[in-house]
Amino acid sequence: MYQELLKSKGLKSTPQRVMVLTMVENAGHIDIDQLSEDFKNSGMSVPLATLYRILGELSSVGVLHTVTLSKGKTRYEIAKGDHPHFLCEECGQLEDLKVAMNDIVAIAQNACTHSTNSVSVTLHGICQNCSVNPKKPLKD
Amino acid sequence: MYQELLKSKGLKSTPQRVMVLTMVENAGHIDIDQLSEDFKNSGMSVPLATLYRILGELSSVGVLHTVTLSKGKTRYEIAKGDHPHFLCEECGQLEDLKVAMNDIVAIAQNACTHSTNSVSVTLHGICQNCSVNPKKPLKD
DNA sequence: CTCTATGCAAAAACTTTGCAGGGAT
DNA sequence: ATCCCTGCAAAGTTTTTGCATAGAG
Repeated sequence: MYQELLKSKGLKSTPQRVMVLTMVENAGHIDIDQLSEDFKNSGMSVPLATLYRILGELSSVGVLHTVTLSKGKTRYEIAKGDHPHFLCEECGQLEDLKVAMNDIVAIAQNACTHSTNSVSVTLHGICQNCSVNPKKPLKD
Repeated sequence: MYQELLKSKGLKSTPQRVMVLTMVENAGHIDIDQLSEDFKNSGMSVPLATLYRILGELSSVGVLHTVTLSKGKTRYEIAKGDHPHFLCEECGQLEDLKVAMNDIVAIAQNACTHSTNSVSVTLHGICQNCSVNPKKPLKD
């Protein structure tokens, strides 16, 4: 229940926040424009400023995780521990890779003298769909 | 020699481009504001629009590599093949980790059904300096 | 009832684009 | 002389902030 989750993080439960969490959960990965559009489609129009604030808060308490793509595009996902992503450079699709990060982290941390608390790994390439029917826009 | 490099990529050698390459090389990692400031300090003022264009060109021909941090901050480095980075969440320092990516790539690609052409790995944490004397701004 | 979150509007930060003049080959 | 590059200005994106009101506990 998102209501509990929010409370446990010291945040009040509001319709907007619950909706954001629901939408991010359903989408897997989503950016703010898509969120805004989803809100419109559900009849509930929420200004971008509010979405930015909600996403910022949820990220800072660790409920959401941000994936920053090139050109400052940010996508959000429910934080579920580190995992690698695949990013299609053609269509912008972002896909979770089902791999434990342990080995990756071990290798990388072995070379790192600082204390780390998270690791991001992204593979960049062309997804199968785009290699079959090439599109135009790199929404990345 | 940067002049040769630029020519080999089909780009003309200009003072601005050579300067950008020199500065990126010297800095290791640098963002556009720092570049702009470096230009000012060297007496040669180059508008941001031009820097954006130069950085975009050099990136698209593969001479530079971009590291995109959260909040749309982008840093540039001389492209030298993939390698992991450490990012200090407190001071924003970005550090190259001296590790072959082979093993990391192998593990991640093993779980990826798409064709990939690059991999980015970033460890996030607090650098030694910041854990000793904590600062205020997370410039990330 | 108190205090936080939302909505609105404005601004700040970041990046791109068009066009005219200048420089490299 | 030709064509690419730069500089300038303007516009486009993305994100943040201040303040008054509405809503949650």
